[in-house]
Amino acid sequence: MKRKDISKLTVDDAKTELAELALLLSTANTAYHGQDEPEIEDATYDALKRRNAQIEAKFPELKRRDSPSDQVGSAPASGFSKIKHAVPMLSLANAFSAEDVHDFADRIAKFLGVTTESLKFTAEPKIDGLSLALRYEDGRLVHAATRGDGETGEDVSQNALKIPSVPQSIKTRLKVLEVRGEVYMTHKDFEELNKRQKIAGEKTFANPRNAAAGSLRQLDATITAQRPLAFFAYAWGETSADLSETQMGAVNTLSDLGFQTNPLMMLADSVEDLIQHYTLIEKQRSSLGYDIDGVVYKVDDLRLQSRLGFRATTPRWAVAHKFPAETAWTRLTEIEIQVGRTGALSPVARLEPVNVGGVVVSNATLHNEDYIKGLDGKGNPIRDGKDIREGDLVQVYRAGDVIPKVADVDLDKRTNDMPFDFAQRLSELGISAQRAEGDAVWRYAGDHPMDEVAIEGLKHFVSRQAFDIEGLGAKQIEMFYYDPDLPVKRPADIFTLQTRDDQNLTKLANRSGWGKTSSENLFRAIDEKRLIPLHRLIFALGIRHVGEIAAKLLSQTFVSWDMFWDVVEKAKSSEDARMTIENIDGIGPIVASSLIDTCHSVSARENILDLVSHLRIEDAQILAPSSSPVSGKTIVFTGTLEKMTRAEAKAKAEALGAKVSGSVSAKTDMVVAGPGAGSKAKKAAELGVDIIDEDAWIEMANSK
DNA sequence: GATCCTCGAGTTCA
DNA sequence: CTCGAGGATC
Repeated sequence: MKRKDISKLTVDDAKTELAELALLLSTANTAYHGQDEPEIEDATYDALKRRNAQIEAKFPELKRRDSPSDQVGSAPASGFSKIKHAVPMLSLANAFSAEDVHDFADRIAKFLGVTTESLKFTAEPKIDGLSLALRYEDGRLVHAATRGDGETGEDVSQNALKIPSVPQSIKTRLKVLEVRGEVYMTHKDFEELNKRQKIAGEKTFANPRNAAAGSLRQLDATITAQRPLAFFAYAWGETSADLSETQMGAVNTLSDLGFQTNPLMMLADSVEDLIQHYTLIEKQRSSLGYDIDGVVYKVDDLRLQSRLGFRATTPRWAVAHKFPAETAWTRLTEIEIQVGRTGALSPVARLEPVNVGGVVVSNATLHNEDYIKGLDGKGNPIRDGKDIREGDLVQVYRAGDVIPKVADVDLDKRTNDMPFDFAQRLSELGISAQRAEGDAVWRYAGDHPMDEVAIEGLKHFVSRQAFDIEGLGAKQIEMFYYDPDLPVKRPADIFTLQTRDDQNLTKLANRSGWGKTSSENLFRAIDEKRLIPLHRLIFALGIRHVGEIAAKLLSQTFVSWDMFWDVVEKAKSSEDARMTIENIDGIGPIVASSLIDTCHSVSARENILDLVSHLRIEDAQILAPSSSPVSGKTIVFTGTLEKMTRAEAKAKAEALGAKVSGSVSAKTDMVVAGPGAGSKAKKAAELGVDIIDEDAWIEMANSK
């Protein structure tokens, strides 16, 4: 391929070529790592990568988020490279009843300060497949990504190109258009595929959804090409201009661009309309030819959508009204008790394996003692108050189509006349435990630490959000824990593995299942994590009530391990130090006590200090100041807001990185005062805090 | 003291 | 994904 001299490239040329190179190189990468014949020779690959770097050097502002120069040599473990979504791919809140749908609409109306009757919604079937984001730049597909964790997905560009209903290029004037939708497989195609798989002696799929997922995530895209996948477009991510003013209009635009959109999408004027459409779609469910698991409702007006904004993981303006889950009856053979890392003892039902909606289930969660008795957390009856006993015939469903649960018990078939006695079972098992007043769970309360607790703690320590040590997963942890020659009983032991192995007569490398390479890889992976960010370390300690978020808050507050540890040490005796912790927004007395008590218990303290002696701890990054003028500020709203409700103003401010408080104090940076503002505005004036009116606030909030 | 939201901890199967 | 419970707010 002939390429222009770099010095003669225009900005547009450069942009187009960078997009081209990104796709080309990532295609080559995947083909290379997918045990396939490399599509291009190494020398060509290197030349293209060099050219990419040269263009980036000349036009640094054009460097792409998915730039090939950032993708170092080897692909990640999964075989697909990662793509960070420009706009996060969120999940939807669920509604399980007409009442939930009414609540959804009323909540929105209240948030916006309008009547429920004035709102319009779209309703469309919720396709049971897997979501896919297709990014087009200047009308050409530059990459395709799975949802992943919502922030970052996997690059499945080559695979997406093999789906007939995914256009390679579209006629649009938009610089950037990210189309989102669902990849699925029809029932007919699914059955034919399984027939072919069976004849070929390959594994068959349990259901169309698994078949679609398995087919899209093929490292070898030529396999994807042989799989009958289809794509419905229903949403969008980043766009360089608005698609429409309404949800319906935007989806119609996608349809005009050549995407398949769902014919059953309609506009509804009222909640009653929504429910009616739900019933209609449910009636057609079995004859659609593809799986759906509910109906999605969205606020039609896109301006209202943007005013409504997002909660932590879901948009406020959409909900998924789920169909009742599929159920199956089976025998509950036994109730077992599992031990968690906090010592929580949770009951699990062992079941005679049964197919529930295409998946074979043999376990189900029973949550806690009360749940088995037929009571929820507040003492209200569930399952009509029926208790669960070993030997019962039970009805099982998968909550959220994932977690198996017991929906019902057939009392007529019951033969066991003994209700399940949680406390008695624990004593039979020789487990000393107690259930605290007002608590739902039983916790281990013996003198000696339980092996199970220690093992779960170690698993937590190496988990993905903690130390994330490659090659040291749950299985290896269990093996090392009971290993007589090379035991790992606490986190610090991980970091002495290699020196201890060096002193041993029988080396890890000589054991069955291990070799020189795998043991060296493990030691290297461990060494790589001797440098660890502070928040990961705090999270990894596994302190009760201190999860990922609390660990980040603590890390942001204290910045360095020394500062953190110093305050925690002093907090036992110094009220001041304790209050420094409790005053962190998001941390209260219970979390603080848990942190302080744990770190002062003799054994934990010793373990922590020992661990830390093997590590270099990276200080917290001070949050980059956001571009918004209100970011990091504390704002108080007072008086009557005329253009938005309180809830909306608060959500908007928080989305911009501000904190919203109810009362004016010395910490307040700004007061937004509407008509009728009284004492708060007065107090603000006394304190010399900035006071602005609603219009000035809106201008500021929108100025970005 | 009630209520909403978010986090933590526990859960299944491919 | 769901439940229980902590934290913030009114």
